[in-house]
Amino acid sequence: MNQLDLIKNKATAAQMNNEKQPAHEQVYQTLKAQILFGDLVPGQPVTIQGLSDSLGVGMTPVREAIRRLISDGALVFQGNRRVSVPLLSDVHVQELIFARKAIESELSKRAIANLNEANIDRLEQLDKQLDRTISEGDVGGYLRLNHAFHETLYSFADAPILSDLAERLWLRFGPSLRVVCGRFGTQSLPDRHKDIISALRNRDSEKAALATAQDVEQGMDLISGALATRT
Amino acid sequence: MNQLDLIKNKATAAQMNNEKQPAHEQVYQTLKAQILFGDLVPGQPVTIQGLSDSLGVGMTPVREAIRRLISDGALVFQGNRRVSVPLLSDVHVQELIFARKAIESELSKRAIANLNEANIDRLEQLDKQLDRTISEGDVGGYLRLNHAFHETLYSFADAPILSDLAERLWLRFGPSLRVVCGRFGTQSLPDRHKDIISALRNRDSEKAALATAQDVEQGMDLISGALATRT
DNA sequence: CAGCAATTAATTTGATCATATTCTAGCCCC
DNA sequence: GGGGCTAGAATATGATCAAATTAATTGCTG
Repeated sequence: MNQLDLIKNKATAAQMNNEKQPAHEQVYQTLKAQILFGDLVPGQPVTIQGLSDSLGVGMTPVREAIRRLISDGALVFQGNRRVSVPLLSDVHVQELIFARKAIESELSKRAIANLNEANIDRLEQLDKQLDRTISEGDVGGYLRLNHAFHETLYSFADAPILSDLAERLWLRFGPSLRVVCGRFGTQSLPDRHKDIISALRNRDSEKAALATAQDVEQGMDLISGALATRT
Repeated sequence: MNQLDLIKNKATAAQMNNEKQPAHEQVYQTLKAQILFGDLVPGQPVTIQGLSDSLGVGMTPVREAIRRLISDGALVFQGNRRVSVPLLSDVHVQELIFARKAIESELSKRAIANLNEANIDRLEQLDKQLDRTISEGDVGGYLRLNHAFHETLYSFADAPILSDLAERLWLRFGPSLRVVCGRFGTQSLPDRHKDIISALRNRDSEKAALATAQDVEQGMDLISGALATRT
């Protein structure tokens, strides 16, 4: 199990549930985290042998994980058998904005029915930690905690299909968001987490949905703006 | 290429673009069609060797296609390494209703900008063929043409991410829809295609979105109702 | 220098085998 | 009849190799 120990060491925010997970699952989780949090860069080619070397596992589990991530939209097939991390165009960002607002607002709404005060405290705690990463200029920490905030919130929605769709969308913009954060710094990262939390405490699902939509829009506008200044 | 000839013969509505597609891609397309149009049954276990035998290809491309379809939500991992065709619960159907209405309405709206009269004629033609399958009691034909109608419409939206999400959702309910159609017959299959077409001809995007949402709701309510009577 | 062809290198794909894991059937006991 | 155990069958997983495909490099010619 030397190779799996290597995976564990390289995992960033990957959930290593236990040692019994097959290698392909562990590779998938590792790669997913790398994409979500921008360790893989937009446009970067991804090869089976390259990942096999860097992750210290064989080619078979890497192949299988890559297949899954292509279906997730997290990696794109180039048409010449090559695979890379997706670039985002502004058209794609507009699509992401629409889809995220529709889906994530609904998830916030649905989560309210299942949230108790301790759960909301947990979200508030995550947001405090997030604020710390912002003041410390910790981009990687910001990305992980921002994702954790949303993922935790939506996990209470009891809506696996919608959560699955949301995760797919996050995988599409993760690498680009990392680039944007690195370029503009953590001070430029607005969010509406406190509004979301306040709406949750008040059991106001409409306000929660609205704050979520605004949170989505602010984050994606950052990427959209960065794309515009890049051309 | 004997094995690939076998795939071709077994393909139902699979798009066999050319002979140059790798086997894993062809298996994926074949399985996708089988799931969409209900040749695979809710709850049915799916094994690598079983598909390898029935499709006449080796295990490697089958494994890779299965991985992709699990990520698509079209097949589900049981947690004991086994894979099966998803069953739908009513909670899932409600999620699907929400997501499909949000996404597919938007796709219809966006399609209007790119549709000319010939395109709309084509949709109308598909709908006429669809009406024929209904009067002939041709369940398989109905499912394929219903999907083709929507897929064609949404392809004009120039919204690859939203279309991808929609396809994912269709893959989740395809097998259950087939069961419902078989149980209640084609006469019970309401749709709003004519309203959609009329709205398209009038360039009325709000009406197109509304008719799409109603179309979605009617179709999914059929599944929901069937689930209720099954328990 | 540019363009083309040939060669080499890099990468993907599929086969196939061994090993690990899960399921099933049969047996025994209470 | 129910529960537990074991052996064998079924299935998934990962390794590893050869063949196919694509990319990159090199050499030659005008």
